Amino acid sequence: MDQSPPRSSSVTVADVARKAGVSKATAARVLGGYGTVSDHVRDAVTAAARALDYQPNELARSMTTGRSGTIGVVVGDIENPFFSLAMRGISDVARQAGFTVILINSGEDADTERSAIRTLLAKRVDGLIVSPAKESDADHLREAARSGRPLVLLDRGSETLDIDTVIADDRHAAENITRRFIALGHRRIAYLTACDTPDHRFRAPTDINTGSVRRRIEGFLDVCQKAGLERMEDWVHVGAVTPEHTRCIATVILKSSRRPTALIASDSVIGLEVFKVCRELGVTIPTDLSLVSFHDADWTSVTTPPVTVVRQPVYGLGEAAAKLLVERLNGNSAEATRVVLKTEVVERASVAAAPA
Amino acid sequence: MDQSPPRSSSVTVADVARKAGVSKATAARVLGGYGTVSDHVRDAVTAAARALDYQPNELARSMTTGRSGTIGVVVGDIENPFFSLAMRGISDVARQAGFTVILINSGEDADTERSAIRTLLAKRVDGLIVSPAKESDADHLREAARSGRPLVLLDRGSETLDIDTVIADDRHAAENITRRFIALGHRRIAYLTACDTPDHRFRAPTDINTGSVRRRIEGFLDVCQKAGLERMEDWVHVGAVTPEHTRCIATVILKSSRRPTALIASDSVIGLEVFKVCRELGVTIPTDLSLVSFHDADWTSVTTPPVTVVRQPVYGLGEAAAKLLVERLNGNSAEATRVVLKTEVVERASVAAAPA
DNA sequence: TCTCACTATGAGACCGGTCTCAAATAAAAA
DNA sequence: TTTTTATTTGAGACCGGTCTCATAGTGAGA
Repeated sequence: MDQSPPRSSSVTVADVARKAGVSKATAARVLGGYGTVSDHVRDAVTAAARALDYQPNELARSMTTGRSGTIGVVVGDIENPFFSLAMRGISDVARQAGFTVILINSGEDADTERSAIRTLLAKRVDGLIVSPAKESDADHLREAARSGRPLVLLDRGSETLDIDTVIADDRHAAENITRRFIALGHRRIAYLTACDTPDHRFRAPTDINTGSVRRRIEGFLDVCQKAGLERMEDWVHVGAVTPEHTRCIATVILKSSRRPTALIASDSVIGLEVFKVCRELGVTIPTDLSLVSFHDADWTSVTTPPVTVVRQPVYGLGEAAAKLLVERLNGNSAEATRVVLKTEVVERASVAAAPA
Repeated sequence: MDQSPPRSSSVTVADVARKAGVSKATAARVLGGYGTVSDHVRDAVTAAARALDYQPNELARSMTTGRSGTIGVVVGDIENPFFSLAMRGISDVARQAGFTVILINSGEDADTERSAIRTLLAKRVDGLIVSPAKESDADHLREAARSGRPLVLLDRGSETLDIDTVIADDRHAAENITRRFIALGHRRIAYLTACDTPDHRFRAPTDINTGSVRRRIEGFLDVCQKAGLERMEDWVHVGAVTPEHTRCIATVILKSSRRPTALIASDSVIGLEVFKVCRELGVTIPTDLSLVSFHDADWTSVTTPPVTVVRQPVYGLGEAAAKLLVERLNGNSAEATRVVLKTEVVERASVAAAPA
């Protein structure tokens, strides 16, 4: 069967049809797996296709069917373990359902995100999963939703948007932690997040454009207020956008005369940096500072002491978002859904009673 | 300018042309940014496009131009920090060069990888970056290379394949570590990797299908032999494919009567698990066991003691692969290149002299 | 004033599939 | 045997762009 080496590329249905001695339409029916064909013809076409090493052109196929078999995903930063794990969830479900994934990193920048969505729409993705950098300007999200292609928001989403959303119950988790801190006698509790404000200062939750973080801070402030703690807004620090920034901010906080006795890190990248700074500054955990970090990252369980964390179902978040999207793609057109997954506080040894 | 709400989708060049009162060809010239058009007509078309909210169909464009503006990436597991960081490098370069990235997870499975490549080829990606799970059957890689679309191998690559490859100098790093261990008096040195063999036992480097790991083991064995250590093959352990497997294997190794005094973990996921097992078993690092891990992961710097690691330029690996690919895409058709990036041993506190 | 080179536009083929519709053939019913 | 119905097949339009080629228009040079 030593065929002539099949030429590099572009064997088309027409070529196969010619070789098999049938019409283009018939060959297409066999190759595309639709319509009815006699067994006899099917075999002939299949054989011809194999002989010519026919490779279907998915692009042309999408062109006519209108479905590309792709879903677009826009995340803040794939390097962040949070997103890479969520991505794993998305990609597993997508593959299962026969979709491939186009990934774009927004770098948490709204403009990049906007153009990313435009690009994906132009490439005619069947649906989108986006983890919006800022919720304040959500026009491009509305536009995407209006384009008719399903959109699911991941981890972040605004209540005002009528779009499918998958989030964790961040507010509840933050309340939970704050309550524990207060019960342990802490009064000076800091919250440190990457989200930034124009003047790098925090005044009210509405300053925060990232839903998940806003909800956490709301929960934090809420519990504080109910416990009679005043002006806790001053203990919320924003702008820990890079490890260097975090290091800088953490150093200032921990060197200050009114040093916090407890600190909540809004993600594991921040938590890690805070942990390092504590070590450098000789701040002992948990004696001098009680530390809790969001996201159950690798490192949190092997430090001395191991760090108490809020375990978010990150893989599940991605999984749920992708499942929701696939459902929509299969024609489910019910009202916009809001999936909220449970978080869990993993108690380790970085939390103790406030120093006297 | 309260336009009638632009209909959901599919405004085509023809529609714009009609509205602007020009031919389809002319409208296409303006919209596609090619050919020559008078300023007057350009304005008219642009205005019409805006009014109708024209969105180009990248699919149709790719159809005729033959370029899709996409590159396909196949990695073992995006959840692994190694790959997510490399992915960041790839995706940054790709975006810069105007390409989008389709990501597929192979789960380190050769069959999945094969079908992933087929899918990507069918979707007419312009080029491919693959981190092959197994090098033994590389037919699909050859096929991909033959398809005419450029292919770059990432982190792993076989010497026998005439394909662009970007790797780190793993062999050198392994030699380096091994030499240090031996100089410190270690004789029982274990090597633990995720790569597996059919019977889960290691005999010779040729058993190992993953180039990067094979090169490391070769370096390890080579230095051992030169130092007069015999039968060090027995100290190479394979099959640490999941954290659970790793845990299990590490426990057996560390509980054995001839316990190693030094251990090299082939990646950070394995290193982390070994670290945990040591803690559980009361094996003190570095007194009882000297530990070195490949990949400078987050956690390695915050443990007690911090772990000595081989820092690979992971981001750079992805970056270099993408750059190489983009060059090919721009027509550079020189011989297959082999880029080797330097590694660096980051000395921390998990290595000490062998116990007496 | 007439030719020449050059620019701007239009008509229509083309990419590689899918899909509609009608014709041809085969099988079943009258 | 004739009519009816079901099953295969082929011809060709279509998706939404790009691109070739021919035609019309325009200013420069002779």
